[in-house]
Amino acid sequence: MPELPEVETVRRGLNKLVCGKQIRVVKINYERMIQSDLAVFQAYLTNQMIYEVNRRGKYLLFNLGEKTLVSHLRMEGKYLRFPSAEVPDNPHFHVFFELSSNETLVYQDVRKFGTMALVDTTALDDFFVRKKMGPEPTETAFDLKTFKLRLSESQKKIKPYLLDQSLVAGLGNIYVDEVLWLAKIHPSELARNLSPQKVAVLRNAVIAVLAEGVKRGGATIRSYKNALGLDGTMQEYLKVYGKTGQSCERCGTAIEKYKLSGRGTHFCPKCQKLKKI
DNA sequence: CGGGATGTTGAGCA
DNA sequence: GTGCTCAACATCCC
Repeated sequence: MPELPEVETVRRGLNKLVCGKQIRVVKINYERMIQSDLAVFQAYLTNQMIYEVNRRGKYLLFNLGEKTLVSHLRMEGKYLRFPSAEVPDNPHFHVFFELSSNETLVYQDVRKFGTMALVDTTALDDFFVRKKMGPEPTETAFDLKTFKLRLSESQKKIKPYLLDQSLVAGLGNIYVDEVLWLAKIHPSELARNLSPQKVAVLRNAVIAVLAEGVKRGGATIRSYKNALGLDGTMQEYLKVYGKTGQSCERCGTAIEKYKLSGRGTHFCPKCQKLKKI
């Protein structure tokens, strides 16, 4: 569930659930997912108040005051809520937060790719600078001039470049295919080949598609129910992702799928033509 | 059953 | 620096 709209939906769910509550006890079953010092993590979180849950890109940020718990869901991370300290056994439950309300927040991750780290709240900006995290996909933060310049200077293909988070934060494999379809750009198009007009269209598509995803509560694909924030309907509005062989909504041509930089890539061969050089 | 794919990211290599 | 491949891991689908 982890592109920006899904993470934002989870953030909203978490915010309602844990805001103003205290963590009584933290139990960690899979220590490797804690990237910062484990003993500090354990000690600091014990009896710690959660003030609010924020988000940057695909990262969840639990504001604990002086420190912030930074959580990334990667491919399949999920937060679940249980009404008491009694939590069923499950081999994929890795971190347990017992809250002052007696509820338990559980982090579940089948593939164990997710990460958590404790970061000084004042060092958060620096943390994301070091990760080369681009701006949030909003009208104000996502600057067109900078976007144009970066694209014009790159040899990269547009889809892998958009996925690396440095141009703009939050796109993943589903939404990037949707954005490129909306903007009528071939995923393998070289970034520098895009005209200034196309770049402007692309920026608008990024902002619009991710905003629509948030509005629909994210997409639920290959996910279980009952996870926080996972009642999204965006999957019903997808135009190309997972639509191989189905008709393009704009022109009726069959949607095709190929592999680009190791990622399944869906596009309309008629609407999204590669520029001939 | 074996191989490939799955919503991410970053290490390592040419 | 840049651009690509692959590994971390478990499950599902053909």
